[in-house]
Amino acid sequence: MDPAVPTPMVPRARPTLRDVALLAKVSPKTVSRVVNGEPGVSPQKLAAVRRAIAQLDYRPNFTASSLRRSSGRTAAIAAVLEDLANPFSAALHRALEDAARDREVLIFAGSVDENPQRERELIRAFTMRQADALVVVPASDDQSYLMSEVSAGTPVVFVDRPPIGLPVDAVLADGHDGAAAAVHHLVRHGHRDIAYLGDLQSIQTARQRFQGFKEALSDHGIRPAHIVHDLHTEGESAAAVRRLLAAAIPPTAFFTSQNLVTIGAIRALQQLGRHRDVALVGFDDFPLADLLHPAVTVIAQSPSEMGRVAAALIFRRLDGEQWRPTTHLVPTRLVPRGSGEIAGPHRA
Amino acid sequence: MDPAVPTPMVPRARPTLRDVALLAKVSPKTVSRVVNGEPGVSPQKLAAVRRAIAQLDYRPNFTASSLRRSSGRTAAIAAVLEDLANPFSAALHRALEDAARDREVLIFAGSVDENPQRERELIRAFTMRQADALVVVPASDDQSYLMSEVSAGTPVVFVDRPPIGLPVDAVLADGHDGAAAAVHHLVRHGHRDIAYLGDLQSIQTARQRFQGFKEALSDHGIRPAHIVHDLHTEGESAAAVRRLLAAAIPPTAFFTSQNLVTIGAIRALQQLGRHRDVALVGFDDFPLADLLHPAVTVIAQSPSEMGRVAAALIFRRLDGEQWRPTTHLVPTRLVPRGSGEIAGPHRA
DNA sequence: GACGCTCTTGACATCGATGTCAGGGCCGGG
DNA sequence: CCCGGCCCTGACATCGATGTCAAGAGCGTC
Repeated sequence: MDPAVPTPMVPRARPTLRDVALLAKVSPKTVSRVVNGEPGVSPQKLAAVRRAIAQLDYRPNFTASSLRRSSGRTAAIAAVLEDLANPFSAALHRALEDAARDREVLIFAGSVDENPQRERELIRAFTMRQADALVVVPASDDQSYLMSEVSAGTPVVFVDRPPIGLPVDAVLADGHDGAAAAVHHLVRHGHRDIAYLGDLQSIQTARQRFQGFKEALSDHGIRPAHIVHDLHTEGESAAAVRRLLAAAIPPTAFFTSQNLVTIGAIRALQQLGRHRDVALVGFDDFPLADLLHPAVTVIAQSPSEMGRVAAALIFRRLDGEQWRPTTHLVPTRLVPRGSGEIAGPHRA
Repeated sequence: MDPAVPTPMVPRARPTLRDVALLAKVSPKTVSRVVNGEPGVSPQKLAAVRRAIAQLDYRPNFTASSLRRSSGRTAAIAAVLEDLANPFSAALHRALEDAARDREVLIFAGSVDENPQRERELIRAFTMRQADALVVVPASDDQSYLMSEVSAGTPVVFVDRPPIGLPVDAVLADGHDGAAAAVHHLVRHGHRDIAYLGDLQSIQTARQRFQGFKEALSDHGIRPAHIVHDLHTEGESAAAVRRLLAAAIPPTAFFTSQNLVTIGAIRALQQLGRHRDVALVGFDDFPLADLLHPAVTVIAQSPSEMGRVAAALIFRRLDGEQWRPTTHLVPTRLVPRGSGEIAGPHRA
C-alpha cells in the first residue's frame, strides 16, 4: 500500500443537521431552510450555515428527510427485471436510468430469473423500502397481489409482458406483427417449409409471437409444420434444429422466437455446416449479430425505447396525471443482414 | 381493458405499525416485537397481531426502521458502474446481486460513462440514501473526496481500477499478466510484428495492460512498434487498423486491449478481407466471440468472479471484520478460439 | 405613540419505527 | 404475608429531518 495514502481512522459518525445547527449557532430548522433553498433566511445566518456545512462535510440524510416530507417520496424507483446480465434487461435498465437521471431519481434493480416466487420477494423488498414506482417484467401468471400497492397510489408499469389481474399500464413489443413480418420476409425469399422454435408457452409474449407466425403462414395458404415450443436454453434449441433437419421433409428456414433460441440454432447450423443454405430470422436483436457469417437477420425490439416509454408513463403519474391503464405497443423492426435472405426453393 | 379487472380506487394510505396496533388492541411496541420476531410476547397477543397484519396487508416501512435501528443499516449497497448496459458492468452487477440476495440486501446501481463529475454525483446520491457500502468502478483520477465516507465506517471496494488517494480494498483483473500472455501466445504462433491498440491512457488498467504487452515483447527481444493509444470507440479502432495495415511494414498480429477496440478491429479486418490472415487476440471476452469467423481468441477477465470477490469483501467488513486495505488480483484466462492461432511468418 | 405589516427565527409536534426502562402480574421461598 | 425474580407489556424518548405556528424584530403609516 502506498504509505502516502492516509490511513482510515476510527469510525467518526456522520454529521447530522443538528451538528450543523450547533456549529452555526442557529436552530435546526434554519439549517433545514438553507439545505432546501427555502426563502426567509438572513444573509448572515445563511453564510454561517453554509460555512458549517462545508466544514463538517455535511450531507443530508435523504431517507430521514423523505420519511418526514409530506410527499413521502424517496426519489427511487424499482425495476424488477428478468436478468440484469442479459442484454434486453440491461438495455431496459439503462434507459430507465437515463430517464431517471434528469429527475435525480435512482434505481433499484433485481433479477427474477423467471421465478414467480422471486418476483414477489423482490417486489416486497422494494415496496418495504418505499420505492416511488415499480417497473416490472413479470414472471408469474397473476399479479393481483400488487393491487394494494396500486390502490396506495404507487405507479406501476409492466414491460415486455402484460399484467394479469391488475389494472396498470403496459409497454409491450409488438410481437405479433414482428413474427408475421419475419414469415412474410422468408416467404418472399422462397420459403414455405418454415420451422418455428419457441420459448416456454407459459410466457405470454411467446404465445403472441407464435400467433403472429401462424396467422402470417395462413395468409400465404401454408399449413404450419415443424413447430417446437418450450425451448428455453441454447442446448434445447440446438437439439431441436438437429432433429428437424434430420426429418423426411426438413424445413428450409427457421424462425426463432427469442435470443437464446436464436443463438442455439446458429450454433447447431454451424456445426452441421448448414448455416449457408438454411435461412434464419430471429426475434430480438443481439450484439454482434452483424459480425457472424452469415450475419443474422432479426426482428429487433427496442428495449431502450420500451424503457423510455415506461419511464415517461411512471413520471407522468408521479406528477399527478391520471388516466385509465393503457397498453402501449412499441413497434419492431426487421433488420435484414443475410441469414434471412438465403433463397428458398419456391422463388416467385 | 379487461372489464373483470378491478379498477383502481382512491389512494388508500399504507397501513402503519400504529394501525396494526390499534386493530389488534396492543401497543405499537408489541407489534414491533412480533414483526421482528422478538421473544416475550404471549401467544394470545401474538396471534391477534398476526391477524391484524394479515387483515391490513401491513408491510413495515423499512426506511423508518433503519433510521431508528442502532446499526442504521439500510440493507442496500450501491454499485457505481461504467455503463449498466455493457456486458462487463452487467455481469459484475449480477454477481453482486447474487451475493447480496443471500443476505436480503438490495442494490442501487448507476452508470458513470467515464465521467468524473457523474461519479461524484452518483456517489453523493447513494450516500445520501445511506447505502451500507459502495462498490466503485472509478472514472476520476482522484477519489480522496470519499475519505469522509471511509472514516465514517462505510465499506468501499474498488473494482477493475484501483483507488487513487484512498485506502480501500480493490479487486482488479491481472491486466499485466493477461496482456503478456497474449503476446507470448502470438509469438509462439510465429508473430513478431505485433500491434498494440489501446484505450485512453488516462485509464489505469489500460496503462497496466500496455506495460504487460511491452515487457512480454522485450522478453522475446522484440522492440515494440505499431503502438496506438487512446482509442475509445469502434470507429477509432477500425481506423487505426486500416492505417497500420497500410504501412510499409504492416503488423501480422494485433493485440487489442479492450472490448470495443477488439470489435472495431474485427470490423475493419472483415471489411479489408484480412480476417483470415491477420492474427488477433483481444483483452476481455465478449458474447458470441466463439461464433465469429474466425472465432476470437481472447484474454478473458471474469467480471462475475470480480463481483463475487468484491461482495465478499464488502460483507466481511459489514460483519465487523477489519484488515488493512488490500488489492486482490483476479487472474485472466487465455481462451484460444482461432483468431489468435493464425500463423505468422516466424514459425519456430 | 399605537397599529399593522413583513421578515426572521426557533419551539414543538411529527413521520414510522425501535431502544430503554419501569410497572404490574404471577411465581416460589422464607 | 412479604419479598425477590421472571415474564409481559406499554409509556416514553429517540433516529434525522420537515411542517406548523407563534413570537419578536424592524419598519412605515396615520
